[in-house]
Amino acid sequence: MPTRPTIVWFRHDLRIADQPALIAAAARGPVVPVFVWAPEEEQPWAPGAASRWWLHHSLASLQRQLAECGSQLVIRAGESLATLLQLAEQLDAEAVMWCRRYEPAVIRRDKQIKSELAAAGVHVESFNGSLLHEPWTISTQKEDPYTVFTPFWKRCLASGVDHTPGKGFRKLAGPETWPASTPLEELGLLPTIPWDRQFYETWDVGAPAAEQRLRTFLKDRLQDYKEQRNRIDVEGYSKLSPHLHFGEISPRQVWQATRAAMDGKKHLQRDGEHFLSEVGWREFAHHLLYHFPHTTDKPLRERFEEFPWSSSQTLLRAWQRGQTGYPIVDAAMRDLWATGFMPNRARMVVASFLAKDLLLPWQAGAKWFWDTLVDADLASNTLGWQWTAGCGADAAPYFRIFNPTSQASKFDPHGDYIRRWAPELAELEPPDLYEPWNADEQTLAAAGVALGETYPRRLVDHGEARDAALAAYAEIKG
DNA sequence: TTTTGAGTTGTTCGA
DNA sequence: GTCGAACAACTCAAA
Repeated sequence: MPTRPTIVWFRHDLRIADQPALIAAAARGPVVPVFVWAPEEEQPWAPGAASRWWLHHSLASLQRQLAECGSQLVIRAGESLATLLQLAEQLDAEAVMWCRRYEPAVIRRDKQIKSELAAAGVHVESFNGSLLHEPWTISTQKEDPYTVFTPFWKRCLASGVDHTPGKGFRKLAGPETWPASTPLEELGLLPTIPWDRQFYETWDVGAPAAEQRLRTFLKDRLQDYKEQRNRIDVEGYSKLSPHLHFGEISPRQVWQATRAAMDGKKHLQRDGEHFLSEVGWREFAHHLLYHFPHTTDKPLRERFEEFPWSSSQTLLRAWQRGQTGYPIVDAAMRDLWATGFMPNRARMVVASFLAKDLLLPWQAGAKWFWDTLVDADLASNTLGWQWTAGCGADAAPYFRIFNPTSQASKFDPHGDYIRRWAPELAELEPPDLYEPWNADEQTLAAAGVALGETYPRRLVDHGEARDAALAAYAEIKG
């Protein structure tokens, strides 16, 4: 008599290797991998357009990986609970297993699903598949959640990391008969108008690509990472964020591979530790979102509720479309639109510009990033925006206001990034390229630039905007 | 309980 | 051109 199958509910863990729910399920007998598309259950943070694009290709990759093991992915659209109950009944499944997620709406939903499945007599188990340390395992001596990064990360390092990610599979047993699966295309994750062309040139989606990217990064870019990660014009960063978000690779795999690459290499210690601390920031973001779930919409520091934000839709639209008149800001916003990504340094520059030069609410920036980033992650996005606006945990002091011109000259020193994404300025040389409003008439004319016609005049004067921001912050102080 | 040391990412000003 | 201080106190975490 064959063993009853176990359903593995795939979510943000779209891989075969080091997938603890899959490992546990396979140890019991036949496995039925399932993905359920139910975006309304994650409202108001249902996946944005760029995330959906990624998800489509990640699911396609997971289908291929499973097929290589003689298994398949059962795809369904509809209510998660009803779908799992129906599948469990149809398959006479013994258990349902998944890896945990930490977003407030998802936690609420999963809790309910867990108890309803249990009530229906199905064994349910969930696992940690996407963090080094789950939020409830790290706390201060007073058992409060940490709200400052450095002591948080020290605590994580001191409590140790399980360095042994689980292996993948060559063969996965399945049920005697497979349930019906909705064709991936029918989920409608891909755009109907082709705004995603450059996505295909930019990304290889899926676990095999993620592992390849990690290997290449460790080999070529770990050395000098601490400095190079800040560059906007050259790819000194790992670009693993979307792979990590969708769980195509686990932080434990990243941790182990990085440690192995650093092993015995003195010159890589500093850079390797810095890279791992960036993984630590991802952990910290999840920790904060878990303990302070309201921070997706509300500032952690309450006094910021009074902040006199602007409500100008015109300014917001200009920022979104890369029409602010500040070349580094516009280049980065257009990069985001075209590729679903932006280097971290550029994210800080455009975020600071939104919150402190345009005095637009950080929530508006967070929403735009949510829709346009392929690595949009509720925890990291929330932390990043609150950090920049100065209203979050361990936030930048309010007087720390990025100067878009000096940031451009430091981190895009030849202007290559601006030239790529703002080609109408390509004939200008630094420093005019960074601040065309200061270029003389002749230079502009020779470069074919007509301010207000071929390229927008700047929306604000940074010096004045900075003073206005400081004054606004002074209003809510104390 | 009180004290103490420390805190991702910057800019500007004046010597 | 370079360097240190000021920005503004505040809050956190641990001893």
